[in-house]
Amino acid sequence: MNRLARILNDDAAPVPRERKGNAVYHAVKRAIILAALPPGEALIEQQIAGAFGCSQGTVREALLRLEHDGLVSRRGYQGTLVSDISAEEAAQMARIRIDLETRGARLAAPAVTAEDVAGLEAIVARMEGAERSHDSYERSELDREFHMAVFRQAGLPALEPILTRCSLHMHRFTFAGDPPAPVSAIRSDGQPLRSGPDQHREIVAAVASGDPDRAAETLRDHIDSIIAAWSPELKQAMAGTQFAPPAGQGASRWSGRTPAPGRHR
Amino acid sequence: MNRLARILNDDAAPVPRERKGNAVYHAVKRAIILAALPPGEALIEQQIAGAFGCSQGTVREALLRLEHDGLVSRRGYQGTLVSDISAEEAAQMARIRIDLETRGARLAAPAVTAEDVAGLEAIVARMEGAERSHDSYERSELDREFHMAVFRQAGLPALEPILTRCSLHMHRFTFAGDPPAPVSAIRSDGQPLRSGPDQHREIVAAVASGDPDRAAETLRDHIDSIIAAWSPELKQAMAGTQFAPPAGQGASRWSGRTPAPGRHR
DNA sequence: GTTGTTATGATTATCGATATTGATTTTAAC
DNA sequence: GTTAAAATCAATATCGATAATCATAACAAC
Repeated sequence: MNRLARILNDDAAPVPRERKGNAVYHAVKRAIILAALPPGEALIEQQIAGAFGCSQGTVREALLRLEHDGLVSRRGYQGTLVSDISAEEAAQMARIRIDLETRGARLAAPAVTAEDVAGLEAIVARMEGAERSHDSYERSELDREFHMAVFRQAGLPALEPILTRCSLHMHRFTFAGDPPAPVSAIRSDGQPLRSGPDQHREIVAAVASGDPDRAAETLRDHIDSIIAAWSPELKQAMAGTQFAPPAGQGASRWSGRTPAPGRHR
Repeated sequence: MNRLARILNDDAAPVPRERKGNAVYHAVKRAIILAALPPGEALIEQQIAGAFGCSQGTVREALLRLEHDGLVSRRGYQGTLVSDISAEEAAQMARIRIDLETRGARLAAPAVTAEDVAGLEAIVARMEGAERSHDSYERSELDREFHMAVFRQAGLPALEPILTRCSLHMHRFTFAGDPPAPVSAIRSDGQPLRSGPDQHREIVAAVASGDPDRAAETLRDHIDSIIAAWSPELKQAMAGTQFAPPAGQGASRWSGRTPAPGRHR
């Protein structure tokens, strides 16, 4: 059994995936997110096909999807490599993510239905399970699923792939390791870090309240706290990378609320 | 024999030997960008394969790349559809584009070499040709190639796919039609709209100057003016969508203008 | 008339084999 | 010994055929 087969045949993967291409996709994605496959590792279609008992074309489709996600880069006739990402790049992605999610939350809050809330709560319930089984990959998948479910209510489907991508790459920093040490698990406002499911319940409540400001603030706090607690490196890279001010066309083009200092009341 | 044969082969074939998947990809992409294939149009793998004389798998790869670009959406076993995008979504993408490009230009300006500048000028030269032949697709491809070449100098490769995607979707609004009416071809500062190649020469000069501020401003003006001149609809959608101010501690870094009162609450 | 079930037609998903490509190694000439 | 051509090798790209899947239509039962 070759090296790829060993890494990819991680039997911690619990869910039987319906299509074979899906199984390959998730196995490789898991290995990359959890850093079992380090950046620069070569992924050979035929080897993976052998490991999964499927054909090269099926592996190919999975690798194309991973390229789509930005997790691998393909170089014609020369192979596929696990891509790397710098803390600086991840910080820019986190920045775009925060902007899109807070913006999306403002649109979503007044629009969510009881049904949507139930859907979000169902995802949170599944998070509990992933938390108990210490499955970091499943946790990261559910985290993205949750945030995308919120953003979907904003009604901007064309932006969803961008948000997915930004979240995914941020997660390579925040979900690759073990939970943070308790000491660092403190929010910027001094409150203790809540568990993942608890934080997401807070978000559900904020969105369900219908208040755009509260929804946006809660999401921003959540993402900020995750970065602070899980990846000091990423937090460091984000210092001084907030959005640039708009061009000199007048303050009337601003849409956000007043950026009052001391937003944690 | 290798080298000589290769040169003779290239000379004999005016169109460089292209991979079939590439031909399919660009043909479909062109049709979508130029709105010859309207949103919602179904793309059937076998039909396309027949039209191009290639196999279904090859078409599949091209469609996967188009999905990657966000131009089509694939729904398992049910076909591939040309995707739609609203002006609101395009406005958000344009916003991200402006942010990334101005940020990239600041990083690129001090780093560009004479070689890089020559590369940019070569692209501008090709733009002249596309301009003369009124090939909107080629113009849009070269525009993206130019902007990506500038951004590449920023050294943030992981963000390039996001920028590509945002530019592409913005171009569905700005490059789908004919050139703007003269009356609307006025920049916000009152100067007349320069031709595409001329505007890009201005960008080359600004980047080559090494001044981050000048490079960023020139790029922002360029993108703003393109939107204003080519798509009033997109310009309209962008009103009130500038970046939200940073959270908490960031207020002091802003230009000092008082933000407008929040529209919420 | 409604409902649940079963054909069926269209389309993607997968396969195994072959062709093409680009890098590396070998070989031969000078 | 250096160099250019040729052979080799590892890997993707492409193909044609078959299997799996989904939506819809036809149909039967009540």
